[in-house]
Order: sequence, then structure tokens, then C-alpha cells
Amino acid sequence: MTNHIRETYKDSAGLLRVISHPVRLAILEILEANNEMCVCHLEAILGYRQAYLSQHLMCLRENELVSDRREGRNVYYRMKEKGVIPIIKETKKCTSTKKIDFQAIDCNCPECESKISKQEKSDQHRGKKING
Amino acid sequence: MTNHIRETYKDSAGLLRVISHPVRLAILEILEANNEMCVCHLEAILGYRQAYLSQHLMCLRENELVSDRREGRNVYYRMKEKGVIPIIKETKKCTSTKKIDFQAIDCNCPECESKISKQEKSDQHRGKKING
DNA sequence: TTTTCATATTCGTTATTACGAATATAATAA
DNA sequence: TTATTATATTCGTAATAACGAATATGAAAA
Repeated sequence: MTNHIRETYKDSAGLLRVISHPVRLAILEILEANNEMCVCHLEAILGYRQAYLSQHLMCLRENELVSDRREGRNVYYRMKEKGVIPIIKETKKCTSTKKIDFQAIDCNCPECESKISKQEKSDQHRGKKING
Repeated sequence: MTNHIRETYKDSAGLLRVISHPVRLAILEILEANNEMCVCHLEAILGYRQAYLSQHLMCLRENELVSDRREGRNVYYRMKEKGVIPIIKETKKCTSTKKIDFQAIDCNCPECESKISKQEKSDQHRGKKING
């Protein structure tokens, strides 16, 4: 019986183990909210060193929870296993974790550049200051 | 931002960590299916050493996922945080883990004794053999 | 009041994971 | 080419978790 049970719950336990880390949870939630996101963007939002994030991304990638796509020098990540979304949702419900509004802070990837310049224009109209 | 996020997901990650173990998952599923269960029963079902199970029960208890109640020499455990049930359900969905029918095998706790003797009676009527 | 039974706890070792630092690679620009 | 930028990987150490073995505790039986 013993090994039978171990075998049965091995995969589930493994999946839970992979997502049982605050940084990986944050990455997954960001990807859920943003469809696709480049690494520099994740860096800007989360404020962790690139190499550190990359390690967590590797973990998520190797466990097939996310997929990556290179475009020039940038690499874009997206959710691959959408099944984790309800797991995380139920978990947050259970721990009454509030929602975070993930906003990028200072990202220069092509996509952000265009967004920022758009933002700059509209902010200039209202006399706002950017980047500092 | 960094510590903010870490803090936010700390509890969720912690909860997931606690349930990210095959034996603890199995215990939780048994408790879900059986309302209340004594340790000897868990031993019989799972086939692990008592001390080993007790360690996992301690982990679940300390993290307030289960509660315990002593009755004579037996200790009965039950689910305390029902919120983990949907988490586990979604996880199993995600890993396509099949359902296990948890059946006790050879347990002598008072409750089982009475069940077994009832069972023996009805089985004797049908000429079945028990325990061997 | 000693023994027995059910269960819990502690301790030590091994295995696994986290994470910083350094380095590698892939794409583009100079 | 060489430099630069974005990202990945590897490596070492520290922290944590798993688990076996031994032992402790609490309740009841003898």
C-alpha cells in the first residue's frame, strides 16, 4: 500500500512543491494577469536580481508551468499550465491573501518603451514628471 | 517592493509547502473522506510506521490544518482547515491523479473493533473469511 | 504501581532547496 | 570583430526538510 500511495500523490506533491515559494507564486500571478511578460519587466515589478529570478523561471519552466519565447534579446514568459491558477486562487482564499496590483516601475524592453513614451506624452499634457 | 511581495505570498507559500508532501496529502484526503480517524487507523491504511506518521501529523497539527482529540489511549484526528480541500482537488485535477478508495486493513482501535465484529457477523452469514 | 498500549517527541544524519556570486550564452549594435 | 544588453547556467554554501532510531508520555489494564 505504502508505495502505491506515495506514487499516487507524488505528482500532486511535486506540483505543490514547485509553487510553494513566494517568488514563484508572484511570478505566476503576474503572468496570469498579463498574458505575456519579459524578464526585465518581471525584474522591474518584483525588484529582484535578474539571475535570481531566472533561477525561479527555470524551475517553473522545467516543471512546465510556464513557457518562454525569445524575441531578439528579450525573452517573454507566459503561463503554460493554466491549471495552477485555481490552485493559487484557492490557496489565497485559504490564507486571505489580498490582491496585489502588479505595476511595472522602470522597464526598457521594446514593449515597455512604447508604453512609456505613450504615457509620457499623455503625462506631459497634464504636467506630470516621469522617472524621478 | 521585494519584501512587500515576499510578505504577501509568504503565508500562501507556507501553506502549499505544508501540503506538498505525498504522505501529508494522503492523510488529508483520508481525513476528508472520513470525518474523524484514529492514528492506528491511519497506520493501517497507509502502512507507515507510527512514529513517521506522527511526525507528519505533528506538522499538519502545528500548521492548524488538522485538530486532534484524545479518547482513552487513542487519538482521533480530523480536518480543521477545510479550505485545503479545494486546493487539493484542483491540484489533483491538474495532475490527473486518480481517486483512491481508502480502506482500513487491520485496525484494532475501539471503533474498528466494533465495526469489524459487526462485519464478521454479517460476513459469517455469507460464509466469508476475515483477517487472513 | 508496574506493565502495556497508543501516540508523541527528540535527535542525528542525509537529502533537498534556496540563493549569492561568478560566468556563460545569444542577439544585436557599434 | 568587439562591445553591450538581456537572459541563462553553474557552483558553492547555508538553510531547511525528510526520515530512521531511540525515547518519552499519557491512559488504562493487570
